[in-house]
Amino acid sequence: MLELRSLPATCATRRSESACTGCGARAFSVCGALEPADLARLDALAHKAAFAPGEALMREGETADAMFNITSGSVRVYKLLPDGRRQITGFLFAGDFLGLVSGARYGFSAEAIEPTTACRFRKTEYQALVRDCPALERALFERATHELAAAQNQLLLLGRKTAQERIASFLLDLPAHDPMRETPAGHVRLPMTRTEIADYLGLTIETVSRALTKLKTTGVIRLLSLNELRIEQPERLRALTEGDA
Amino acid sequence: MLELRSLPATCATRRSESACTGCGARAFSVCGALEPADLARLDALAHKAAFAPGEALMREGETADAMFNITSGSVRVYKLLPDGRRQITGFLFAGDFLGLVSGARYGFSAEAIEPTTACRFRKTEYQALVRDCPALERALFERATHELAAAQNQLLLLGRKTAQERIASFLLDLPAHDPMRETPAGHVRLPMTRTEIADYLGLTIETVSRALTKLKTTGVIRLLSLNELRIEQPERLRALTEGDA
DNA sequence: CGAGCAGTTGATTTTTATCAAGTAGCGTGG
DNA sequence: CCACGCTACTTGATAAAAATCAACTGCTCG
Repeated sequence: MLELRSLPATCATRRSESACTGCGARAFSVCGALEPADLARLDALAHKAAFAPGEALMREGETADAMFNITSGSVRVYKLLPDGRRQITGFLFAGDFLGLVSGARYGFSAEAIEPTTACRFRKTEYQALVRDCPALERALFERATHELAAAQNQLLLLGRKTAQERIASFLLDLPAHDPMRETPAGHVRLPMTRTEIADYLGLTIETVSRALTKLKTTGVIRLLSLNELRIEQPERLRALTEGDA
Repeated sequence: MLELRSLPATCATRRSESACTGCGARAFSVCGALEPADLARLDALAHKAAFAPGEALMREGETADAMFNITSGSVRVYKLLPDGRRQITGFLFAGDFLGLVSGARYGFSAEAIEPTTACRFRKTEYQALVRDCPALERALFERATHELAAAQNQLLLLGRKTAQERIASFLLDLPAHDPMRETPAGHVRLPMTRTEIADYLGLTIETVSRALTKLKTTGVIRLLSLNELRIEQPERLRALTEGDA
């Protein structure tokens, strides 16, 4: 399992890279580190794919034979318990990488939230390329390390933060996950439902709703629509992130 | 941040490797993938270090200039909130690797639980070696991917499992983390305190205690001492892991 | 226009945290 | 060797946070 997300440092690069290719392989953010020749080989391996909302890119337990580079839209990655409880482990956006696993099978499922496009790579072909392109491997490794740091932050959130703190953290972190989308500062787009937010934050839909309502009533945020809001008081939201009630 | 843990597949290798060196670099589980020449270079870079219980190997926010290979003992890795709430993100044991971070600073703290020995590597020297030793880099990457999968399991645990389920999962998973220690099947050593277990599972010490007591009263486990127990009914414990009350 | 979701809000229950005593093990010093 | 005191742990009573149950609202799309 591996979801590689955007590095703030490379956002500018990524935007320009992604603009100059039809296939979308270049939207993958490690491309800045690649020689043109390697980039061309990567492009040659990419197969375009489109997914409707709810459609699965992969399912937990399936043979892990494909990897994806998300080129537009958004994806939920999750694990299930036998009784149906779901933990969403991450949301992926354009530029994110999905599907590297250490074992033979996927350890998670991934589904499109919105209409989503992606480049699919056959695992074997991709591995061959990685094997003789150290720059690519190094970049992937760097992203994996970033992912681990993000995962640790999420462990802190799930293990030790209150509902209000989780929501505040979520609203502040979400825009950073989707840096290829140009949005005015303080503007947050929520492509996912309340249920998905709840399953990401380890809460119920009602608790998410109440926490958002409270942020709205106290003037910290303003709801522009169900799926769009503005952070009116970023510093207060940041304070709420770590318990300064 | 990166904690590389043991791969079941390589346990046998690791035990023999670790037995044949004084420095302990070879206890690091990727060694199986290395040429003798590279292994010697790795050994040459290692500095032995010993840590008393409670002593810090690294602190969140410090410049990340060292990396460690744990050779004996155990370590807690954690993050703190400003008000002191702690989330332990992992326990490390002999063979585990610690300290690879993507940024310039550590994103977590690490302290010895028991008397612990480790090999310290200067980050710059280590990186130079990794750079011209693709086998080492590949092995590290593989381990990072494993760590990400483990982190996703922990997200599921913290976000969606009950206290009882968390304890059951913990007791079943713990022995696998310390595979270099030969223990009879069903025997679990708890080098950490109840407080540390609580901070790892997102619970309080009282809840941990009650959950263990319940497992004891129902005959699923037997407490041999405070820090040692026997799993009497592994299949019932496994069922408790995912909600089959 | 109406059906059906998705979301909000309110009442109540449940789980877990918090507060408050105990108890057990262990090292120290008498 | 035992008493002491410390710390870690357990157990019990109560409180708080979040889940659950239950309407209800409002939006979207046939």
